[in-house]
Amino acid sequence: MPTDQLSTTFQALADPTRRAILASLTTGEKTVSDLAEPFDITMPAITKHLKVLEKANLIERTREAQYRPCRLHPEPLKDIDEWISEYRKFWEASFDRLEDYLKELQTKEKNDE
Amino acid sequence: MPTDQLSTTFQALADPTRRAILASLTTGEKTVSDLAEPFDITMPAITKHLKVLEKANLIERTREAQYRPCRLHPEPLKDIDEWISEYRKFWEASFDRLEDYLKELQTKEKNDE
DNA sequence: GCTATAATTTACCAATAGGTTAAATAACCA
DNA sequence: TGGTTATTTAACCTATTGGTAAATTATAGC
Repeated sequence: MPTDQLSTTFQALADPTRRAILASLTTGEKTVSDLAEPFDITMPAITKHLKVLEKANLIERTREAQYRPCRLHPEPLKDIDEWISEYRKFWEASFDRLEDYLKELQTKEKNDE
Repeated sequence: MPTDQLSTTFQALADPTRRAILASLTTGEKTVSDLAEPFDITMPAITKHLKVLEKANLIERTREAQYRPCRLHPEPLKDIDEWISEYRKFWEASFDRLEDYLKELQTKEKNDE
């Protein structure tokens, strides 16, 4: 429940229903009912998920007659991408060590022949 | 509280103390006391944060005398990076072009019906 | 064996998260 | 006007989170 932007974004993404909603919005604007359709939970639960996404600034909402269409607002994902990019070298480094290890194994095998 | 791996990782990252702990581990292995030092919270709170990070597989722990050194295990971040990369095209497009893109997608969908 | 340090476990607390049902609001349609 | 559909709000419940203080375990050094 920390209030900083990055924590709010990570928190919003830490739920499979909310990630599925975002994925659904990648194909265009959707109404709440559209978004709710694939899930086995009630409308109020969907409304709550949408509020979390809206507060995290990951979706935008408008009004059209009795509908409240949602669309993707991907900008906060950029901040996460930047945060995570600081760590990219660490998992790439682990991969390099694995390659070294595999090469070493192959060399040993050849010596054993 | 969902149990899928991606949710667990996002959840673990949704706290500034835990992200600071990970950042601290980028400069090498640290003891629990080392990690606790910058924060104004008690040791048990740090222990809990470390458990969250360990369950999310973001750190590894060993034993050395009375110390329990921690080190970074960055692999789960790779999964997040892959998840987020699906959204990169959405924030890379300018706001106007994003709208165009979504409209175009919807048009295509209609044509496919 | 005694004492100090490192870290965890236990028991507790308040706030939040994610869900529910039932009621309320908003806009369309006839 | 009244009825139907879309969505939200209110009230509630349970489990989890992030924190605490106090007690416990593990190890080192004398």
